[in-house]
Amino acid sequence: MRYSQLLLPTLKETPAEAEVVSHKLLLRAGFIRKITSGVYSYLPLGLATLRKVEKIVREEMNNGGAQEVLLPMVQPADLWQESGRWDKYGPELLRFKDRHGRESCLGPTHEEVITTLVRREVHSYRGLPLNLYQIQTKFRDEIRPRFGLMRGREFIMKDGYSFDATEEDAGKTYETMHYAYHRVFSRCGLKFRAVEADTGTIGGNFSHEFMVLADTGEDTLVICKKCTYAANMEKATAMAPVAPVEEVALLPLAKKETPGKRKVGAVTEFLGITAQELVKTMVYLVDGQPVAVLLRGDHEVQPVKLKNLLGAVEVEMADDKQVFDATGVPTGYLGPIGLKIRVVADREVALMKNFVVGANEKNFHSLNVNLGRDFEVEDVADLRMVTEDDRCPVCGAELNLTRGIEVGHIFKLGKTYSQALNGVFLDNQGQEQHYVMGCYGIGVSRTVAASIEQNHDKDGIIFPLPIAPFQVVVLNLSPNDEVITAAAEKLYLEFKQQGVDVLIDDRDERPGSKFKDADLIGIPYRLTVGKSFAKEGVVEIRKRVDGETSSLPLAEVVPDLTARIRTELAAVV
RNA sequence: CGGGGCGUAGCGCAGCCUGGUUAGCGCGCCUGCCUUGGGAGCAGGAGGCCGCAGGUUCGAAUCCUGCCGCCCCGACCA
Repeated sequence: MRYSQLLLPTLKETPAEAEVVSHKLLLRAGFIRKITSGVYSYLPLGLATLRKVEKIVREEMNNGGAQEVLLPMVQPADLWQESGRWDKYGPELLRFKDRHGRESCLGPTHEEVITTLVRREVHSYRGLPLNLYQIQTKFRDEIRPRFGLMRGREFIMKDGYSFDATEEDAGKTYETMHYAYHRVFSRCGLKFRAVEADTGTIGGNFSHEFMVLADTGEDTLVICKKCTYAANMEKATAMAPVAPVEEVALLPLAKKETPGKRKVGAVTEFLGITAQELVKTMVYLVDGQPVAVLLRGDHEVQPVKLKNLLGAVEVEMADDKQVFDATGVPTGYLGPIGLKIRVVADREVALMKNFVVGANEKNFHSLNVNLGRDFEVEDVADLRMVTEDDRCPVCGAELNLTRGIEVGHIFKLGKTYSQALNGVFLDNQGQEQHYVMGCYGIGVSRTVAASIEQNHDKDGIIFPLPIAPFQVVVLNLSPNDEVITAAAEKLYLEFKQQGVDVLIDDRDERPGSKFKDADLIGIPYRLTVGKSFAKEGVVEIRKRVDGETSSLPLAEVVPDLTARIRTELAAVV
């Protein structure tokens, strides 16, 4: 491609709307432009990069035995009503009526459509296993789109769905996809980690997320320093607490005035105790109903765990007014004794003795409180966030908390959808069975953004070779000089003949602009044809990633660099 | 939706508090000259519904009200 003919509007200054580095650089480098909140146009370089990622995804999915299809984006409501998700999915599902008044939605995911397709076409175990995928624009009406391509409302996703006859086969498919995902993200040049994850609205019972490690990530990961345990904070558990060996005598319940002491820190300081000796009572609205969660003073609620425990659709923290309306107690003095709403406790609380809680009366706390003697709870479960002080639930070693960007998520769905949508086949005994399903997503456009989050410097993007929009950029520093131009054009044509993705900067610009733009758009190899060619007949080769620079005579450049590129691409994984 | 912030030329911003000629600056864009290894220089030029609507006023980018859009923090998630 010729730069002079390319729509590549680079910017010197960062548009004010961009906050994170990938968004800033995607805008500055002329890859994307926003059309409205969370919806972007891809310019030629943005699309080229997207296509590179897609190609890798296709190759690895196909290698893993999956077949590509393309499913409709507009989906009828009745399919979603049949699966039960029309009501469950919430406002993220963009719904509308067509001219006949039929309710429809834009597909945020495709379990309903794919299951309907397969149940109509596959009626025998002989047709299984079946693994289908597509790469397509998804629409999710996100509450708050942000960070450019990182969380758009419209985005490019690879979604795949597998159908197996047995749990065992489904497990094998899951492992195959797990491996394929490893290959995809490795080939994309990303530093990533697969972690155990919550299954969210997709449902199912087992899943892994593929997380690109980056400080700007929206997720917190809990990773064992020693063993292979790694989980999303939403799912992560700490080593289970153990009851102390020696019996602790239960002290008599007491009430103490704690004027104005509402926060954990204030109460513990006032009473001269530690946060580990206090139990705080947090009120959440669980599908609109208030539920009190008991938690050790130094711990935090993990809302996803609460949601899963109670089988809820929506969980949010109650504000002061909602707390008062539900309990008649101002926040800060809430406790479980005599509380009229549902009460659940974190498992750590169940082992505590003689602790402090709010007395359900302004300016008073209860001392020497004990579960079982002074109050009961409806449920005891792991409901809290893991902290850096916790230990690995598998091996007991220390844990690391780090940030990650979710670029892939694979689920064992089991029979959830095949039962809901009556997806059945006859096994080799002639018995009717439901398919055992799995589903597998990759955020293709997000992967591009994640790669930039991980690979950039002050000058711009540093694309890994496999996903760079161009592999080589040839800078013609003197378009008005016939000798230099002839040499640059020769390189350009020869690279094209070799199948190398090459961009030639043939603009009538000063050298400085060309260097800056080449750095900004992140092309892995930069060739400069200029003064040193006129003088010594050599072309400068510079690697974007480390600035390593060498010079070669014109005739050697294409064979040498083509070989290097091929070796590098083959070396991945 | 709750909390915070912002809307002035393609991009980055000033002007607004304290209303008053023709709304300004840098970059970018166009023309010419000059320059050609890290976003040069000189000269000339084009480009604005000051987010939209209403109000106050002799007069509104500026004050008031409503609306719209965008960004950030939270719930959601590839």
